[in-house]
Amino acid sequence: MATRWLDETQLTAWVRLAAVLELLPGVLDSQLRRDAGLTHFEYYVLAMLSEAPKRTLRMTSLAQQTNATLPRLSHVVKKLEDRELVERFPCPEDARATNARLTPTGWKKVCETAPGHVAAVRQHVIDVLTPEQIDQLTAITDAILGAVDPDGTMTPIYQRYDVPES
Amino acid sequence: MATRWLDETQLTAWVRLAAVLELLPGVLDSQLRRDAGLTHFEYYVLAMLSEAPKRTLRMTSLAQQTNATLPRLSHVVKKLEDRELVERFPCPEDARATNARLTPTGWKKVCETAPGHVAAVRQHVIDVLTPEQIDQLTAITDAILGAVDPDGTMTPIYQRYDVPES
DNA sequence: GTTGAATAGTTGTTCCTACAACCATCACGA
DNA sequence: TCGTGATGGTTGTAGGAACAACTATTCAAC
Repeated sequence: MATRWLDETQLTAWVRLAAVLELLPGVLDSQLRRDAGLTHFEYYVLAMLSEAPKRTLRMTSLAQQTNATLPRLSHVVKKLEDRELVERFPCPEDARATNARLTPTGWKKVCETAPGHVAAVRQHVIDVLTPEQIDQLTAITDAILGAVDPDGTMTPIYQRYDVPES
Repeated sequence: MATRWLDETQLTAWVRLAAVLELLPGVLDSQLRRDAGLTHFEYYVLAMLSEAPKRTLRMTSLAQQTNATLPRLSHVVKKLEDRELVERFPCPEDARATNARLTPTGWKKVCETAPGHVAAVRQHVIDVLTPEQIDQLTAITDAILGAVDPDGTMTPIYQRYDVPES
C-alpha cells in the first residue's frame, strides 16, 4: 500500500504548524518562569483551581482538566503546597480522595500573573491575527482536536481556561 | 494600565489552540515510539540528516535545524550512535567541528519510519482539513511564527521538513 | 460480613532536558 | 608568535515527567 506523501501546499502548512508546536510553548513558558517563577503547567493548575467552586478540586478532576497523570500532578501539587500556593486536605465525602484548594496567597499569585500571561498570548497569537483568522483558527483546531481525541476524553481541557473572573 | 482580557471568541480560539499544543505532540510522539522506537526529536534529527547533502551535517547546523541546544543534541546523537543509526567524525575543514552522518542503517530506519509518520500527520491534521483550511493554517502559523521569532533566528526549522526523497 | 475488584493517591526509579563548567581550536591584532 | 576572544563540542549535574509499584478506601457480590 503506497504512501500518500504530502504535496507542496500540505507540507508547508504542516512544517509551519510543527514549528509553532515546537516554539510557542517555550515562549509562553519563558514568560511565566521569568515573571512569576511558575512553569506553564503550574500556572495552569493554579488557574483551574481559581475557576473552580470554592477554588477547590479533587486531584483526579484536576488531573483530567490539566491533561496530567495523577503521579505528575501529585508531585507538582506537593511543590505548590511547599510554596503555600495550594493546600491539600482529605475529601470529606470520600476518604480515598484528596482535595486541592487554592490558598489566599495562591489566588493572589494567579491575579498577579494572569495579566502578563494574557499579554503574552495576545502578543504572540491573538493580536497578530485578523478576526476572520481567529474564527478560522477555531474551526481548524476543532477539526484537529476531533481527530486527536475522537472519544472526547480530553474535552475538559478545551472547554475552559485561564482567566480569573474577579 | 488595564489588562485587555480576551473576549469570548478570542478565548475560544486560544483555548483550542492551547489544547492542540498540549495534545498533538503527544499523539505524534506515541506513534513514533510505538512503531519505530524513536522519540519525535530523534526522528527529526534523522530526517534532517536524511535530507542533507551526503546525509551529513555539522552538529551546530543540525542543532539549529532541530531547535535544540548543542548539549541536548550531543547527548541524543550519542545514543543514536550507540544504536548505529548515526556516526560522528571530525570535520576535515575545521578541527573544532564534528560532523554527524546517517549510516545505511539509519537511512533504512528513516525510510521505514516515514510512511507511518506521514500517515499519522494526515490522520490527525491534514486529512481533517479542507484545502482552504490548509491555506488558512499556513497563513495563521506564518503570522504566529513572525511574532514568536521576529528575528528569523529559527527560520531553518520551518523551511524544510521531513520527507525522504528517494 | 467477607472477599475481590475498582478507584484515589503517593512514592520511587529512570529517562530526558536545561544549564553550567570545561576543553580544544580558530581568527585576529599587537 | 603570542595572546585574547570567539566558536564548536562534550561532559556532569540537577530539575521535571513518565512509568511502575505500592497503600488505602470504597463498592458490589456472595
